[in-house]
Amino acid sequence: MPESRVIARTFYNRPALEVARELLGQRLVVSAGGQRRAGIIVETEAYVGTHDLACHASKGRTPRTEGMFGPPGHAYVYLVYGMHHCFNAVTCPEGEAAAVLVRAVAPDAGLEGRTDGPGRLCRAYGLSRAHDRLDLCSGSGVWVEVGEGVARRHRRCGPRVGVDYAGPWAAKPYRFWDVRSRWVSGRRA
DNA sequence: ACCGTGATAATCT
DNA sequence: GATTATCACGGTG
Repeated sequence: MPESRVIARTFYNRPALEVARELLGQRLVVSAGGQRRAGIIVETEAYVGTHDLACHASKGRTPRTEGMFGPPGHAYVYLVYGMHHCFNAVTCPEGEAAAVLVRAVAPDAGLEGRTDGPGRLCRAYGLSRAHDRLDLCSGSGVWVEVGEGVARRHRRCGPRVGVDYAGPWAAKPYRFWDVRSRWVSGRRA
């Protein structure tokens, strides 16, 4: 058997900015009902802690955000605007609350429909709140595999999307993407 | 540009 | 328990 390529918990046990940069070029996999769906991550956003006014955890520990305060390497999935799910990977040691939103992947296997944008991505993978707080490091059906990564010179950063309410935090360049990819959200087809 | 949609959390009675 | 404001989006015009 080949060695396990599943990314381990130590990878996530770091500041969200580092994890967001390094998740680019890795492979997000969801296995359910005998189906394997996989895509290469091409766009992420970091939500860095309770002091980050764009981070849900800045409102304090609530039932929804509880998972963000838990151990790293778990999923944080929530419903927004009544119809769209967003998938995040929890980062930082337990007790701190930070996460990386996966905004787009390049389809690799088993994915139907568009995967550019956090809501469309979740729809294509079949991700929903049922996956909230799932462990990404223990074979629970959602995980990230080591891919080719994205070299620094192919990486771009800019302000996060949809967080204009967050005052000075709205402008911080906490969104990352692969400039070579045509699957990054917010561009014309 | 406009708005659907329903969970969430805060703020009431 | 009820009401209200808000929202890490996406489809349509």
